[in-house]
Amino acid sequence: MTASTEPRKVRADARQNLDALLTAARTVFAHSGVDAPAREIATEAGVGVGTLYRHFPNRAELVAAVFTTEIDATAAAAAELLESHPPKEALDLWITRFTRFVATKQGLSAALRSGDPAFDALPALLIGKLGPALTALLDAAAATGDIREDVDPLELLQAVGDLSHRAPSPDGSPNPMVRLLLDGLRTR
Amino acid sequence: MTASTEPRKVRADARQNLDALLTAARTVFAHSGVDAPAREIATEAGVGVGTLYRHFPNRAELVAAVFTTEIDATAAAAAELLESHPPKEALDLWITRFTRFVATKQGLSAALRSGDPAFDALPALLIGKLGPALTALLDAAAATGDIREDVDPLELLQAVGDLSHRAPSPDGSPNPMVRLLLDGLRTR
DNA sequence: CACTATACGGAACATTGTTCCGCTTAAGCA
DNA sequence: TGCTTAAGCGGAACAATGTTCCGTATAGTG
Repeated sequence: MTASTEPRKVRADARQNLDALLTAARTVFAHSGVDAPAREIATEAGVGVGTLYRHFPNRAELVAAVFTTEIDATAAAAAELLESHPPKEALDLWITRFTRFVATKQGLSAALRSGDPAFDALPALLIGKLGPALTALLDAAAATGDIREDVDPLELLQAVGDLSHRAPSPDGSPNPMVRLLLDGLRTR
Repeated sequence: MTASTEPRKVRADARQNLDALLTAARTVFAHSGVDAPAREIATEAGVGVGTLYRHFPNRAELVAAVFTTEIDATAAAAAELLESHPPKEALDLWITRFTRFVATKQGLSAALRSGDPAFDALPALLIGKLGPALTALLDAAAATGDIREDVDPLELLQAVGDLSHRAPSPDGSPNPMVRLLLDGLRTR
């Protein structure tokens, strides 16, 4: 019953172009930020813009596709950190990691905050994948009484993203304002 | 010696148009946010775009001009609050006020964070006018030992701006994340 | 009242996201 | 292997927007 809607395979060149686009996007984003013109990405991939838009409904979806892997990895790290560290420490470490992720991606933070509907896919992606991860961390840290319990994970996630536009210190610690926020989380 | 470079007065129609532009901009910004197209503002003012651009080198300068008055008022409020309240309380109240200001201006926060060089004039304006005000508040609160001393006023200002995109609660208190940040400021 | 620098309006240009469509070509079939 | 056909392609074209340019109009001055 599963083959009723599969008259043909995906064309090989289509799949190749899709890969080329993802690779090109990764390169261009790293070099020029996520605001890079669609044409630039298409050119780098050696295809026309039309091809880009057949594979992705809009630029935001392309951005989302490029970062999905890393976002998944970040989400997965939450569970690992929880196993190897005390809750509050795991939370701090994970936030630091998240901070680094956002700061590393040129313009990602700006895109997140821009409010531009063109980037709607990004918040949805982050919320969907990282929301549960952060919720687990917050719950664990709240259970030990280290932090307050009235914190909305999504708001915190958004806030940390908002504060992460400045590059983190070379030593890998989050920027001072994120640290302040984490301090505010503690029970007094 | 002061008149050597004043061969003529400013033309009356020029001054009128400038006022019309500022008024129109205020209206349009309130209605459509600071991202409103330049043409829309020019039309509302009943002038051509050329006129807009002779009075302001770019849209950011226009935005800056429109908000200058309110920014000045916000800066002035710092001194007043310091006189009528204990330092830490004054700080909290002023931050709340600043938060409300940013959140009220549709798109101001987005513009601040966008990183778009087109908006460079805005951070400069905020830093120039509000930086000293916040420094005074922080110094006073640090002197009484209520808050830590290692906080960079400019970073904090930027951070609060970053977090103020969500509308404040109806009761006028700042959003939860700003409150968390203010809590992190306290000495333990 | 004439003259001229100032100011004006809006067409024109550049950049970017996105859509459209005629042409190409890979996949399935005989 | 050669045909047929729909999936896929490239890039011209369109729309929105910031900004510049320039021929025309006019306020201020003597």
